[in-house]
Amino acid sequence: MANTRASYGSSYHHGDLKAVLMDETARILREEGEEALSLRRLAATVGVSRTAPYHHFKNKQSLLCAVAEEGFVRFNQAMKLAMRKSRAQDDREIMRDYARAYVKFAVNNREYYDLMYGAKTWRSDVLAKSLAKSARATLRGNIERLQSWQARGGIDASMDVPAFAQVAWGTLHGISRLLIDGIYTDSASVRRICDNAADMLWHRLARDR
Amino acid sequence: MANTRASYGSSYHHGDLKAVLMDETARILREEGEEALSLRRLAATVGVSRTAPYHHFKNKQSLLCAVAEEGFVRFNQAMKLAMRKSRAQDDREIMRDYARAYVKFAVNNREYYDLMYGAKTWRSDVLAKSLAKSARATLRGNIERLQSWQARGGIDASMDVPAFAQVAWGTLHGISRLLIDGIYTDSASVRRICDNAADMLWHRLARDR
DNA sequence: CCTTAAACTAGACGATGTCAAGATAAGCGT
DNA sequence: ACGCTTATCTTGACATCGTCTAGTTTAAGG
Repeated sequence: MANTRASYGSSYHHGDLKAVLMDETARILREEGEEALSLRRLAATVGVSRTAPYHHFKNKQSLLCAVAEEGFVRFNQAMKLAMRKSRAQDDREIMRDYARAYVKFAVNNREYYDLMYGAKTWRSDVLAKSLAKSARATLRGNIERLQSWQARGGIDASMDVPAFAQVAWGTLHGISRLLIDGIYTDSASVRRICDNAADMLWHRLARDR
Repeated sequence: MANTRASYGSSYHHGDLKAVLMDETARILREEGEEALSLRRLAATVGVSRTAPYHHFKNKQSLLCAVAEEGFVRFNQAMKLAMRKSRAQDDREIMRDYARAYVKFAVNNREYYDLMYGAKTWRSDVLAKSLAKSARATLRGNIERLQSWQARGGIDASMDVPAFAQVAWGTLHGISRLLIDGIYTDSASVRRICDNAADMLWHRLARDR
């Protein structure tokens, strides 16, 4: 609410509309869900006419893609921070911390996560290029980290690292989705699920050592 | 197209409208995507007035929930058939066949899978009851099968079977979603990914034997 | 055959995404 | 200081959508 037009004075030019629209979009998505998001209502909430957003985003999908990209930035920050703060002593604990951080981000930032990996986002070719770059850079980074680890002898040489990375991503993504969408019956034990997944992934890597 | 009103004669009463609406909904979702589905267009395609569907479904969400439930029926059929046809000799191959069948169904029936595990489906309390029953019966069945296997000594007694089942589900669900939504860079090697996932799950079970 | 209820239709309303045309004002070169 | 350019914002308009209300048609049962 701090970022409505009023707080910028009632000038004709808003001054910061693009950023405000993106924040307000995320807020509505989190607090009221996807169905409740309409450009008209968004514009009204922000204190601007219904077509004003079109001067900053080609259309609704464009706005959502921009928010998704913001999500990738936040995700990378959150993961970097979590791994820096991690007190893990060995690879197994690192894996656990990684899994916990991933799922925690997804659950606590579902409004971004939904957009980051939503079908609509990836099918629209509006921002697909820049967005796919962000997303795939993350995966590629993980693969490379694993491969260098493999080169140093930490992982068996016969391991199909790219396939493993895809499976690992799938596992964390799937758990996150089932949690976010409220499909798990018992979502109280998020930590137990995460640790189980992390241990499984770690055992997969360590199996041949 | 075979099931339009014309093929039933131009009688005032359609005769089979409910089923036709559900099939046509699935067809539109598959061939044109979620955004392209509107009740009005659906009704027109089927050769009926725009408000006719409301005599069979409370609203749009209700129709989608019904289609989702049909999806669960098809999923269970497909999995049962796949496991009956499986020529797997040991547990590891059984796991592989299961993983392949799961992901194959999801990818080949994305219009159903999207609805079965879509956020909108699970948040609307329209059919949530009957639907949650279908979905959770599947998971519970898996857990019970694993637990009886554990009781027979096939799985280490210290294994947290419910947590494992949730992780396994998450893994297959996540891989399916990343494939369906076109997020994996390289989706050519679906089989390689599935087998990797299945082996990982199997090792997790077999680890302590 | 007549009644009742199920199945269907037409009309209307408010909400939505977005286009076209015009208004405002901020910033810049002169 | 002044006018021009251009980014930014507004109003009006249109087609489309979900769904409510009120009426119409027909199948079925006593």
